[in-house]
Amino acid sequence: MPTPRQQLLETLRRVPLFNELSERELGSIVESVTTSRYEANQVVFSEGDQGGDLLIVREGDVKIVKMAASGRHQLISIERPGSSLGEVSLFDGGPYSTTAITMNAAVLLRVRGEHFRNLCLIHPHLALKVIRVLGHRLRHLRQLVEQLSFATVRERLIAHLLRLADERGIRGEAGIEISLDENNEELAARLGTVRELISRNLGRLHGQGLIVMRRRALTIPNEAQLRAELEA
Amino acid sequence: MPTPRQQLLETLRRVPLFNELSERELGSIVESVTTSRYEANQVVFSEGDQGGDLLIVREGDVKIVKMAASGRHQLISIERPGSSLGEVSLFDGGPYSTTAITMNAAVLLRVRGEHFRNLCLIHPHLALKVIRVLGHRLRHLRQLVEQLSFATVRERLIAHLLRLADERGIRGEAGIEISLDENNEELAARLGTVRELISRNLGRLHGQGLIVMRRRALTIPNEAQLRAELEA
DNA sequence: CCGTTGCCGTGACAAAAGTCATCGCGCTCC
DNA sequence: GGAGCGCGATGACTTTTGTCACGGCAACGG
Repeated sequence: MPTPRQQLLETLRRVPLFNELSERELGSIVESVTTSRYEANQVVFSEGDQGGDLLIVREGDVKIVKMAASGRHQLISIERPGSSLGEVSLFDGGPYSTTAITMNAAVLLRVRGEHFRNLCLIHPHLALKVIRVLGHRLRHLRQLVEQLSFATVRERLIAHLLRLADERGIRGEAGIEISLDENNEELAARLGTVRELISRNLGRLHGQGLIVMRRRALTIPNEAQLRAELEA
Repeated sequence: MPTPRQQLLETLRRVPLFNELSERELGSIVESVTTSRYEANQVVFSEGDQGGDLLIVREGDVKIVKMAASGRHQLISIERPGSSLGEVSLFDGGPYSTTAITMNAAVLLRVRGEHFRNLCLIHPHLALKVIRVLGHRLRHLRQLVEQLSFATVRERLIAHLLRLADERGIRGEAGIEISLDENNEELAARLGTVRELISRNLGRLHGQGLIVMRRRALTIPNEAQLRAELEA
């Protein structure tokens, strides 16, 4: 029967950011880490809050969003087990620029900011990993800006479906099948619009025969044809 | 009369990223650096190009943009002397996700990617600086996403004018004066829209008495009143 | 079995964004 | 001093986006 400390070590070993640290260093993190449990839909931190520590998702999923006064949400990213949040505030000391909300029951680890910064100094490879994480976020965000700036909701939706098809679509009889695990509201937050426009645009794509919809899934009969809609 | 090498050293000393490096290390950079001159409106690199080196602006200004097939531009940032470009590709080896264009005659330095990465390993403080630069970009970009997603062109324009007023407005007789150094086209690229909408919205703000326009400058008679437009 | 709740779809508008074409003004350059 | 150019303003639309208000349907829990 593993002790909690051993479980924690095991978790840390699985965090990509940490995979070049020695057992000794992982051990030192364990000493300073605190664990918090959250239910679904709890706010982990809000935009404007003071940050400073590194948070690591141990279990569950956490969405990072911008929220408008109107109540609309813009999804920035979803962090799954093994990934981290709060790196920016950690290094510049500024307030969080987004809000983090659990999507289901979740467990987060908190590493003291100073401890982690010191580790980066001792272990420059760790710093380079952080750089790559931030770089990845930048790429993603620039793509989001491009989409918001240049593409219509319809185009963003098509692009998203094509991406899903590519990432986890299953080639079946009638075309590429994708299971939809987000509802229209969540899709809207992802694509920067409102529920109704998702509904209408999916309906329109369906009407045009570009997609076939089922309850929680959908089929793309002709990927090339759907992709062609992006050029026009 | 300073030698070119001394001038180069002097330039590097002024680059914020480098300000904790020793003379010796700056010297090692000098050895591996190459200099390129550009005229105004030249493309430094294009989205999709393979990157890998660190570029440093020595003279002139470089704008980082996303370009749409339609010809529209979305400004991502403007890099001025002392700042760097290409950090993301430098560390993840991927292609550039944006296009860089000189805004005037410019001189850029190029530091071999491997050399810079090694420096980061030797000198973790340098890596932390890179982290802060990327963090700053992320904050900026998240704000841009927020604006594009939630705010109308009018609101984005007002917010921009208020920011300008805050940063470099001059409190005068008739209110806060700001000199406009961008034309409508550039303003449009910054705010994610087209020239015509900038023109119309400026006209409308003028018509409402919220701003007073002159050729290359404008006055905000009542800042509070203009700011109030953002709540409504 | 039936009320509640969560989602989805939709009609009817209203508002905002974007497109195209045209006009006018002030500059610069022979 | 005109021809040409770059820019800004604007009218006339077309599309797209967003809002509000319903209505329906399936799932869930008394």
